[in-house]
Amino acid sequence: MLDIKRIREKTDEVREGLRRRGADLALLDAVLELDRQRRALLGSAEEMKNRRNATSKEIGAARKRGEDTAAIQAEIRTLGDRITALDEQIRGVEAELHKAVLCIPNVPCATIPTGSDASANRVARVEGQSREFAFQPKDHVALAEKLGILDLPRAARMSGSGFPLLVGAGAKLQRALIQYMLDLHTTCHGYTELLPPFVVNSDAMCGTGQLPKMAEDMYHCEKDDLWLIPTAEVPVTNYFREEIIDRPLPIFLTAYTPCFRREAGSAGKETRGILRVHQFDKVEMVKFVAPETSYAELEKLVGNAEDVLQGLGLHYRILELCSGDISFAAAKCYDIELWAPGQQGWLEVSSCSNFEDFQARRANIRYRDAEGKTRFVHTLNGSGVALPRLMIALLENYQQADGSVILPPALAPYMGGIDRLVPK
RNA sequence: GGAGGGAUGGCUGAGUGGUUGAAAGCAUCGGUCUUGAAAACCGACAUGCCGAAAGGCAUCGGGGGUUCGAAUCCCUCUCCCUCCGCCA
Repeated sequence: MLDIKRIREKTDEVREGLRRRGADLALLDAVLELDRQRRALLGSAEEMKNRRNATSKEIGAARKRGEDTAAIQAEIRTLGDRITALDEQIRGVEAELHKAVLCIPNVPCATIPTGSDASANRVARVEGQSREFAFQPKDHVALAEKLGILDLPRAARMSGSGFPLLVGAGAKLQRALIQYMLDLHTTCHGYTELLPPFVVNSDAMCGTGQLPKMAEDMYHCEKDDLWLIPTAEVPVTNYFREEIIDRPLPIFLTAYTPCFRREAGSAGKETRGILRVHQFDKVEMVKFVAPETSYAELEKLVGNAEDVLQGLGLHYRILELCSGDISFAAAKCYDIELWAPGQQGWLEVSSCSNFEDFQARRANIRYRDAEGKTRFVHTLNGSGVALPRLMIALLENYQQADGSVILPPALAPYMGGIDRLVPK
């Protein structure tokens, strides 16, 4: 959520930022108008309330002296009625204003590339090298089938398409990867591990910015008005919702959770295998930091995600997303993509964003600065990393001519002696 | 699911209709004293909104109501605690 004062006082700057994003500028004008209305109404209401409060005090004093106050009470009662009416009007305007402000996306960081879609994203770096194959590499669907580690037909029968079902060594590998990543972040990167609820209420969803705009992309339990989380970002960031954080910043939290996404409208090649699914596992990193440090922390966050991939010996690249491609709440965002030889393409496995105070304002997460003044924290998060595509990259990169897959040594401690997946 | 009890400022905790935005204590900050520290003493110390400012308005878990006036009375919701039931 943008600061209404910033919208009011630095309107041009905000307008320009939203224009770079391709956002709806009419909404901004509506907000400005509602803000004007609100302040005008508030002025007269407060004046009336001031009179009522003063008169009430006088009534109290007069009563103590034993005087009759019936006449003045009747008069002030009509004032009360006018206040009630005006308050109702103000509430209406404020509700509309709040609703509109919640729909305005974050202003992008000035330094990111300008562009309307993914084609304007900038390749910041490419790390590692693609492997040379002496044979035609298979894609993950073919590999997984031979290995017997993925059973999509049975999953579809019980849940519909887009719900993966891992079997045997596949399930074990997934569990090993989760543990490898969590251990890396908690022991080497300074994160504290959470295992949060996988279902949250609407306030939490609003706090991180999924609501109100993304309602259609998420699973909703209507009877309880609860939502299945689309990412651990939601419960982990909301850990401090409505709090003034009383421990030193920065705070780093990490969590493994499944993620649930309806992703209406996706189809075709993108949905083959486990490339794009309604349920997937992910390890997420979340940071709560002082505003001055958030951009330096973003760089470190990307480094933390890269360590996961380097530890597995994978080839990846880093994209700096352009103004039109960053998510609703983000001011700046890096995507990390893994090379997948079977797909002959790059797969997004991580998205690392700085939200500045956008989420902190929505979720009301504050801290006390050196002067003891309460300020909004800056929040960041990054995938560290998402599992299905990591699994795809591992299978496709480390496949052998005979269809077996050699596992990277980093996973040895977690695989109970299995260092290679072998066709059945 | 049933019965009861709670929710007050960073924390503990008083307060059942009229200068109570809120006693007291703790914590924190500043000062006095001290070679220094502690102790003691003195003082400061909630947040949001409107306003150029003076100042004003709002807030005692959330929402609604009664009243000239609500932390205090009524309704409702949420959460927490205790007991009973059920249960992996």
